[in-house]
Amino acid sequence: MEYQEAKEKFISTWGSLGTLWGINKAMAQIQALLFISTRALTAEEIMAELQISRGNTSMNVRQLIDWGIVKKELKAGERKEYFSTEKDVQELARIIAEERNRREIQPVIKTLQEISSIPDDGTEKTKELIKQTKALHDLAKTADSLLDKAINHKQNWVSTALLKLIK
Amino acid sequence: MEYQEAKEKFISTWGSLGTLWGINKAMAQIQALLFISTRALTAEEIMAELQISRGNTSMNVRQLIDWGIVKKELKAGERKEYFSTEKDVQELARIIAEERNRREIQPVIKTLQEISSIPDDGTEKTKELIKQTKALHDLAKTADSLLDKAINHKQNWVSTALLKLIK
DNA sequence: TTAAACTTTCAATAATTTTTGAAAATTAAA
DNA sequence: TTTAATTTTCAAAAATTATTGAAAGTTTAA
Repeated sequence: MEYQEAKEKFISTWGSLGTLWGINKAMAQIQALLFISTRALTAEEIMAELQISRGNTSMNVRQLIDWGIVKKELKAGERKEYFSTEKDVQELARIIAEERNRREIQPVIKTLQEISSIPDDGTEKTKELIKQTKALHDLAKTADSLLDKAINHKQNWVSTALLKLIK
Repeated sequence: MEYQEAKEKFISTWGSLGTLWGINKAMAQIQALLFISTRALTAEEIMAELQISRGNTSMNVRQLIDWGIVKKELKAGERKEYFSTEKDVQELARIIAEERNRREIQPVIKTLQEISSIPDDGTEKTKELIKQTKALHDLAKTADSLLDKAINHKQNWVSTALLKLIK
Protein backbone atom coordinates (compact mmCIF):
# COMPACT_ATOMS: atom_id res chain seq x y z
CA MET A 1 0.00 0.00 0.00
CA GLU A 2 1.47 3.35 -0.94
CA TYR A 3 0.69 6.86 0.17
CA GLN A 4 -2.36 7.76 -1.92
CA GLU A 5 -4.16 4.51 -1.18
CA ALA A 6 -3.36 4.70 2.54
CA LYS A 7 -4.56 8.28 2.67
CA GLU A 8 -7.86 7.44 0.97
CA LYS A 9 -8.34 4.45 3.24
CA PHE A 10 -7.74 6.56 6.31
CA ILE A 11 -10.19 9.25 5.23
CA SER A 12 -12.88 6.76 4.36
CA THR A 13 -12.42 4.72 7.55
CA TRP A 14 -12.48 7.80 9.70
CA GLY A 15 -15.48 9.09 7.77
CA SER A 16 -17.58 6.01 8.35
CA LEU A 17 -16.52 6.10 11.99
CA GLY A 18 -18.17 9.51 12.32
CA THR A 19 -21.37 7.92 13.57
CA LEU A 20 -19.42 6.54 16.54
CA TRP A 21 -18.88 10.04 17.83
CA GLY A 22 -22.12 11.42 16.48
CA ILE A 23 -21.14 13.47 13.45
CA ASN A 24 -21.78 13.00 9.75
CA LYS A 25 -19.50 11.51 7.13
CA ALA A 26 -18.37 14.72 5.45
CA MET A 27 -17.55 16.33 8.78
CA ALA A 28 -15.47 13.34 9.85
CA GLN A 29 -13.71 13.18 6.49
CA ILE A 30 -12.77 16.84 6.57
CA GLN A 31 -11.33 16.34 10.02
CA ALA A 32 -9.44 13.25 8.82
CA LEU A 33 -8.00 15.14 5.85
CA LEU A 34 -6.78 17.97 8.04
CA PHE A 35 -5.47 15.51 10.61
CA ILE A 36 -2.95 13.99 8.19
CA SER A 37 -2.22 17.18 6.26
CA THR A 38 1.18 18.78 6.73
CA ARG A 39 -0.33 22.26 6.52
CA ALA A 40 -3.58 24.18 6.86
CA LEU A 41 -5.93 23.86 3.86
CA THR A 42 -8.39 26.19 2.12
CA ALA A 43 -12.05 25.38 1.45
CA GLU A 44 -11.08 25.04 -2.21
CA GLU A 45 -8.50 22.37 -1.40
CA ILE A 46 -10.86 20.46 0.87
CA MET A 47 -13.54 20.46 -1.85
CA ALA A 48 -11.10 19.15 -4.42
CA GLU A 49 -9.62 16.45 -2.20
CA LEU A 50 -12.91 15.07 -0.91
CA GLN A 51 -14.96 15.79 -4.03
CA ILE A 52 -17.67 17.60 -2.13
CA SER A 53 -19.51 20.82 -2.85
CA ARG A 54 -18.67 24.29 -1.61
CA GLY A 55 -21.79 24.48 0.54
CA ASN A 56 -21.15 21.15 2.13
CA THR A 57 -17.58 22.14 2.91
CA SER A 58 -18.62 25.45 4.40
CA MET A 59 -21.30 23.97 6.65
CA ASN A 60 -19.22 21.08 7.92
CA VAL A 61 -16.12 23.15 8.55
CA ARG A 62 -18.27 25.47 10.59
CA GLN A 63 -19.59 22.57 12.65
CA LEU A 64 -16.05 21.36 13.28
CA ILE A 65 -15.19 24.86 14.46
CA ASP A 66 -18.25 24.79 16.75
CA TRP A 67 -16.98 21.52 18.19
CA GLY A 68 -13.65 23.22 18.86
CA ILE A 69 -11.74 20.72 16.74
CA VAL A 70 -10.85 22.94 13.81
CA LYS A 71 -9.39 26.43 13.76
CA LYS A 72 -9.38 29.16 11.12
CA GLU A 73 -6.00 30.52 10.17
CA LEU A 74 -5.56 33.78 8.33
CA LYS A 75 -2.42 34.29 6.31
CA ALA A 76 -1.02 37.79 5.95
CA GLY A 77 -1.82 39.29 2.58
CA GLU A 78 -4.22 36.49 1.65
CA ARG A 79 -7.93 36.80 1.36
CA LYS A 80 -8.92 33.20 1.79
CA GLU A 81 -9.19 31.25 5.01
CA TYR A 82 -7.07 28.27 5.94
CA PHE A 83 -8.24 25.48 8.21
CA SER A 84 -6.33 23.19 10.53
CA THR A 85 -7.37 20.60 13.11
CA GLU A 86 -6.13 19.74 16.57
CA LYS A 87 -3.21 17.40 15.96
CA ASP A 88 -2.80 15.89 19.39
CA VAL A 89 -4.91 12.74 19.72
CA GLN A 90 -5.22 13.00 23.49
CA GLU A 91 -6.50 16.53 23.28
CA LEU A 92 -8.79 15.56 20.40
CA ALA A 93 -10.27 12.72 22.46
CA ARG A 94 -10.69 15.09 25.38
CA ILE A 95 -12.57 17.67 23.31
CA ILE A 96 -14.83 15.06 21.74
CA ALA A 97 -15.64 13.52 25.12
CA GLU A 98 -16.43 16.94 26.52
CA GLU A 99 -18.72 17.91 23.65
CA ARG A 100 -20.63 14.64 23.56
CA ASN A 101 -21.09 14.83 27.28
CA ARG A 102 -22.42 18.36 27.09
CA ARG A 103 -24.61 17.78 24.04
CA GLU A 104 -26.02 14.34 24.74
CA ILE A 105 -25.36 12.95 28.18
CA GLN A 106 -26.31 15.99 30.22
CA PRO A 107 -29.82 16.36 28.71
CA VAL A 108 -30.48 12.66 29.27
CA ILE A 109 -29.40 12.89 32.90
CA LYS A 110 -31.83 15.73 33.38
CA THR A 111 -34.71 13.77 31.84
CA LEU A 112 -33.94 10.62 33.85
CA GLN A 113 -33.87 12.74 36.99
CA GLU A 114 -37.33 14.10 36.18
CA ILE A 115 -38.83 10.72 35.35
CA SER A 116 -37.41 8.96 38.39
CA SER A 117 -38.93 11.67 40.58
CA ILE A 118 -42.59 11.07 39.70
CA PRO A 119 -44.82 10.33 42.70
CA ASP A 120 -44.95 6.68 43.72
CA ASP A 121 -48.64 5.81 43.44
CA GLY A 122 -48.03 2.37 44.91
CA THR A 123 -48.64 0.39 41.70
CA GLU A 124 -46.11 -2.17 40.60
CA LYS A 125 -45.57 -0.57 37.18
CA THR A 126 -44.85 2.84 38.70
CA LYS A 127 -42.42 1.30 41.18
CA GLU A 128 -40.64 -0.46 38.32
CA LEU A 129 -40.40 2.71 36.23
CA ILE A 130 -38.96 4.65 39.15
CA LYS A 131 -36.53 1.90 40.10
CA GLN A 132 -35.20 1.40 36.58
CA THR A 133 -34.88 5.05 35.63
CA LYS A 134 -33.17 5.70 38.96
CA ALA A 135 -30.66 2.95 38.20
CA LEU A 136 -29.97 4.47 34.79
CA HIS A 137 -29.68 7.90 36.31
CA ASP A 138 -27.10 6.64 38.80
CA LEU A 139 -25.10 4.96 36.06
CA ALA A 140 -25.23 8.06 33.88
CA LYS A 141 -24.11 10.27 36.77
CA THR A 142 -21.19 7.97 37.49
CA ALA A 143 -20.19 7.91 33.84
CA ASP A 144 -20.54 11.66 33.81
CA SER A 145 -18.15 12.09 36.75
CA LEU A 146 -15.69 9.74 35.10
CA LEU A 147 -15.89 11.74 31.89
CA ASP A 148 -15.58 14.98 33.79
CA LYS A 149 -12.41 13.75 35.46
CA ALA A 150 -11.09 12.72 32.07
CA ILE A 151 -12.00 16.03 30.49
CA ASN A 152 -10.16 18.06 33.09
CA HIS A 153 -7.18 15.79 33.21
CA LYS A 154 -5.25 17.12 30.25
CA GLN A 155 -2.52 14.58 29.51
CA ASN A 156 -3.04 11.03 28.53
CA TRP A 157 -6.15 10.33 30.51
CA VAL A 158 -7.08 7.07 28.82
CA SER A 159 -3.74 5.50 29.71
CA THR A 160 -3.91 6.88 33.23
CA ALA A 161 -7.34 5.38 33.76
CA LEU A 162 -6.15 2.09 32.37
CA LEU A 163 -3.06 1.93 34.53
CA LYS A 164 -5.08 2.59 37.63
CA LEU A 165 -7.67 0.01 36.67
CA ILE A 166 -5.04 -2.65 36.10
CA LYS A 167 -3.56 -2.21 39.56
CA MET B 1 -46.12 14.09 35.67
CA GLU B 2 -47.97 10.82 36.10
CA TYR B 3 -47.18 7.29 34.99
CA GLN B 4 -48.29 7.29 31.37
CA GLU B 5 -46.55 10.55 30.54
CA ALA B 6 -43.36 9.51 32.32
CA LYS B 7 -43.37 6.18 30.51
CA GLU B 8 -43.78 7.81 27.11
CA LYS B 9 -41.07 10.31 27.91
CA PHE B 10 -38.70 7.56 28.94
CA ILE B 11 -39.32 5.52 25.79
CA SER B 12 -38.90 8.50 23.52
CA THR B 13 -35.76 9.76 25.29
CA TRP B 14 -34.17 6.34 25.23
CA GLY B 15 -35.21 5.93 21.60
CA SER B 16 -33.53 9.09 20.42
CA LEU B 17 -30.48 8.11 22.44
CA GLY B 18 -30.15 4.99 20.33
CA THR B 19 -27.66 6.70 18.01
CA LEU B 20 -25.36 7.15 21.00
CA TRP B 21 -24.86 3.43 21.18
CA GLY B 22 -25.25 2.80 17.47
CA ILE B 23 -28.72 1.31 17.10
CA ASN B 24 -31.89 2.61 15.51
CA LYS B 25 -34.85 4.27 17.15
CA ALA B 26 -37.28 1.36 17.09
CA MET B 27 -34.68 -1.00 18.51
CA ALA B 28 -33.90 1.38 21.36
CA GLN B 29 -37.60 1.96 22.06
CA ILE B 30 -38.37 -1.73 22.24
CA GLN B 31 -35.51 -2.15 24.70
CA ALA B 32 -36.78 0.81 26.73
CA LEU B 33 -40.30 -0.61 26.85
CA LEU B 34 -39.06 -3.98 28.07
CA PHE B 35 -36.71 -2.31 30.52
CA ILE B 36 -39.55 -0.71 32.48
CA SER B 37 -42.06 -3.49 31.97
CA THR B 38 -42.96 -5.64 34.98
CA ARG B 39 -43.19 -8.76 32.82
CA ALA B 40 -42.11 -10.21 29.48
CA LEU B 41 -44.14 -8.96 26.49
CA THR B 42 -45.32 -10.52 23.24
CA ALA B 43 -44.67 -9.09 19.77
CA GLU B 44 -48.34 -8.17 19.69
CA GLU B 45 -48.02 -6.10 22.87
CA ILE B 46 -44.85 -4.37 21.68
CA MET B 47 -46.55 -3.43 18.38
CA ALA B 48 -49.55 -2.00 20.20
CA GLU B 49 -47.52 -0.02 22.75
CA LEU B 50 -45.08 1.49 20.30
CA GLN B 51 -47.45 1.71 17.33
CA ILE B 52 -45.08 -0.03 14.99
CA SER B 53 -45.64 -2.76 12.43
CA ARG B 54 -45.25 -6.46 12.89
CA GLY B 55 -42.28 -6.64 10.53
CA ASN B 56 -40.49 -3.81 12.27
CA THR B 57 -41.04 -5.45 15.63
CA SER B 58 -39.80 -8.81 14.43
CA MET B 59 -36.63 -7.43 12.86
CA ASN B 60 -35.67 -5.18 15.73
CA VAL B 61 -36.36 -7.76 18.42
CA ARG B 62 -34.11 -10.12 16.53
CA GLN B 63 -31.33 -7.53 16.47
CA LEU B 64 -31.70 -7.00 20.21
CA ILE B 65 -31.38 -10.74 20.66
CA ASP B 66 -28.25 -10.70 18.46
CA TRP B 67 -26.82 -8.01 20.71
CA GLY B 68 -27.51 -10.27 23.69
CA ILE B 69 -29.72 -7.68 25.36
CA VAL B 70 -33.09 -9.38 24.92
CA LYS B 71 -34.13 -12.98 25.58
CA LYS B 72 -37.01 -15.07 24.31
CA GLU B 73 -39.20 -16.69 26.92
CA LEU B 74 -41.54 -19.54 26.17
CA LYS B 75 -44.50 -20.07 28.45
CA ALA B 76 -45.81 -23.59 28.97
CA GLY B 77 -48.97 -24.22 27.01
CA GLU B 78 -48.63 -21.00 25.02
CA ARG B 79 -47.76 -20.72 21.40
CA LYS B 80 -46.49 -17.17 21.27
CA GLU B 81 -43.09 -15.90 22.31
CA TYR B 82 -42.46 -13.49 25.14
CA PHE B 83 -39.53 -11.08 25.24
CA SER B 84 -37.64 -9.60 28.16
CA THR B 85 -34.51 -7.48 28.43
CA GLU B 86 -31.54 -7.51 30.77
CA LYS B 87 -32.71 -5.55 33.79
CA ASP B 88 -29.39 -4.85 35.48
CA VAL B 89 -27.93 -1.56 34.22
CA GLN B 90 -24.35 -2.53 34.96
CA GLU B 91 -24.66 -5.73 32.98
CA LEU B 92 -26.48 -3.87 30.23
CA ALA B 93 -23.66 -1.33 29.98
CA ARG B 94 -21.15 -4.15 29.96
CA ILE B 95 -22.86 -5.97 27.09
CA ILE B 96 -23.22 -2.79 25.03
CA ALA B 97 -19.58 -1.86 25.56
CA GLU B 98 -18.52 -5.35 24.53
CA GLU B 99 -20.61 -5.38 21.37
CA ARG B 100 -19.62 -1.93 20.22
CA ASN B 101 -16.01 -2.79 20.80
CA ARG B 102 -16.29 -5.98 18.79
CA ARG B 103 -18.37 -4.46 16.01
CA GLU B 104 -16.75 -1.07 15.57
CA ILE B 105 -13.52 -0.50 17.46
CA GLN B 106 -11.74 -3.72 16.54
CA PRO B 107 -12.09 -3.26 12.76
CA VAL B 108 -10.81 0.32 13.06
CA ILE B 109 -7.80 -0.78 15.07
CA LYS B 110 -6.96 -3.28 12.36
CA THR B 111 -7.20 -0.64 9.61
CA LEU B 112 -5.13 1.90 11.55
CA GLN B 113 -2.51 -0.79 12.09
CA GLU B 114 -2.34 -1.43 8.34
CA ILE B 115 -2.17 2.22 7.39
CA SER B 116 0.48 3.12 9.95
CA SER B 117 2.63 0.28 8.61
CA ILE B 118 3.06 1.58 5.05
CA PRO B 119 6.69 2.05 3.99
CA ASP B 120 8.22 5.40 4.89
CA ASP B 121 9.26 6.86 1.55
CA GLY B 122 10.94 9.80 3.24
CA THR B 123 8.42 12.45 2.15
CA GLU B 124 6.94 14.76 4.70
CA LYS B 125 3.34 13.81 3.91
CA THR B 126 4.03 10.09 4.33
CA LYS B 127 5.81 10.74 7.62
CA GLU B 128 2.80 12.74 8.82
CA LEU B 129 0.32 10.05 7.79
CA ILE B 130 2.32 7.38 9.60
CA LYS B 131 2.82 9.49 12.68
CA GLN B 132 -0.83 10.49 13.02
CA THR B 133 -2.35 7.09 12.30
CA LYS B 134 0.14 5.54 14.74
CA ALA B 135 -0.97 7.97 17.43
CA LEU B 136 -4.62 7.09 16.78
CA HIS B 137 -3.78 3.42 16.79
CA ASP B 138 -2.07 3.74 20.17
CA LEU B 139 -5.05 5.63 21.60
CA ALA B 140 -7.49 3.08 20.22
CA LYS B 141 -5.47 0.20 21.64
CA THR B 142 -5.38 1.83 25.05
CA ALA B 143 -9.12 2.49 24.96
CA ASP B 144 -9.60 -1.09 23.85
CA SER B 145 -7.66 -2.45 26.83
CA LEU B 146 -9.64 -0.23 29.13
CA LEU B 147 -12.87 -1.47 27.63
CA ASP B 148 -11.68 -5.03 27.79
CA LYS B 149 -10.92 -4.65 31.49
CA ALA B 150 -14.35 -3.19 31.96
CA ILE B 151 -16.04 -5.93 29.99
CA ASN B 152 -14.48 -8.69 32.04
CA HIS B 153 -15.00 -6.96 35.34
CA LYS B 154 -18.58 -7.94 36.00
CA GLN B 155 -19.84 -5.74 38.80
CA ASN B 156 -20.02 -2.01 38.78
CA TRP B 157 -17.07 -1.27 36.57
CA VAL B 158 -17.89 2.35 35.89
CA SER B 159 -17.88 3.19 39.59
CA THR B 160 -14.75 1.17 40.15
CA ALA B 161 -12.92 2.99 37.38
CA LEU B 162 -14.10 6.30 38.77
CA LEU B 163 -13.03 5.54 42.32
CA LYS B 164 -9.59 4.55 41.16
CA LEU B 165 -9.27 7.62 38.99
CA ILE B 166 -10.22 9.95 41.83
CA LYS B 167 -7.54 8.55 44.13
C1' DT C 1 -52.61 -34.64 7.27
C1' DT C 2 -54.83 -30.14 7.71
C1' DA C 3 -55.50 -25.97 9.76
C1' DA C 4 -54.77 -22.33 12.78
C1' DA C 5 -51.48 -19.47 15.29
C1' DC C 6 -47.73 -17.22 14.96
C1' DT C 7 -43.10 -15.45 12.98
C1' DT C 8 -40.07 -14.02 9.33
C1' DT C 9 -38.89 -12.06 5.00
C1' DC C 10 -38.41 -8.53 1.71
C1' DA C 11 -39.86 -5.43 -2.09
C1' DA C 12 -42.11 -1.21 -2.03
C1' DT C 13 -42.78 3.10 0.28
C1' DA C 14 -42.00 6.61 3.55
C1' DA C 15 -39.19 9.35 6.45
C1' DT C 16 -34.99 11.32 7.43
C1' DT C 17 -30.55 13.02 6.54
C1' DT C 18 -27.09 14.74 3.55
C1' DT C 19 -25.53 17.17 -0.36
C1' DT C 20 -25.78 20.36 -4.00
C1' DG C 21 -25.33 24.71 -6.30
C1' DA C 22 -26.75 29.08 -7.28
C1' DA C 23 -28.06 33.40 -5.17
C1' DA C 24 -27.21 36.44 -1.39
C1' DA C 25 -24.09 38.23 1.82
C1' DT C 26 -19.63 39.66 3.32
C1' DT C 27 -15.08 41.38 3.06
C1' DA C 28 -11.34 43.97 1.56
C1' DA C 29 -8.60 45.84 -2.11
C1' DA C 30 -8.60 49.20 -5.90
C1' DT D 1 -17.59 54.15 -3.78
C1' DT D 2 -17.15 49.91 -7.09
C1' DT D 3 -15.51 45.57 -7.98
C1' DA D 4 -13.82 41.11 -7.39
C1' DA D 5 -12.75 37.41 -4.22
C1' DT D 6 -14.56 34.62 -0.99
C1' DT D 7 -17.93 32.64 2.26
C1' DT D 8 -22.58 31.58 3.75
C1' DT D 9 -27.27 30.34 3.23
C1' DC D 10 -31.01 27.51 2.07
C1' DA D 11 -34.56 25.40 -1.01
C1' DA D 12 -34.46 21.59 -3.90
C1' DA D 13 -32.59 17.07 -5.13
C1' DA D 14 -30.25 12.96 -4.03
C1' DA D 15 -28.89 9.47 -1.04
C1' DT D 16 -29.56 6.82 2.80
C1' DT D 17 -32.09 4.55 6.32
C1' DA D 18 -36.29 2.92 8.51
C1' DT D 19 -40.88 1.09 8.18
C1' DT D 20 -44.72 -1.19 6.32
C1' DG D 21 -47.60 -5.02 5.21
C1' DA D 22 -48.72 -8.88 2.73
C1' DA D 23 -46.96 -13.27 1.26
C1' DA D 24 -44.19 -17.08 2.54
C1' DG D 25 -42.52 -19.83 6.12
C1' DT D 26 -42.73 -22.38 10.52
C1' DT D 27 -44.61 -24.71 14.34
C1' DT D 28 -47.84 -27.17 16.99
C1' DA D 29 -52.32 -29.04 18.02
C1' DA D 30 -56.23 -31.50 16.50
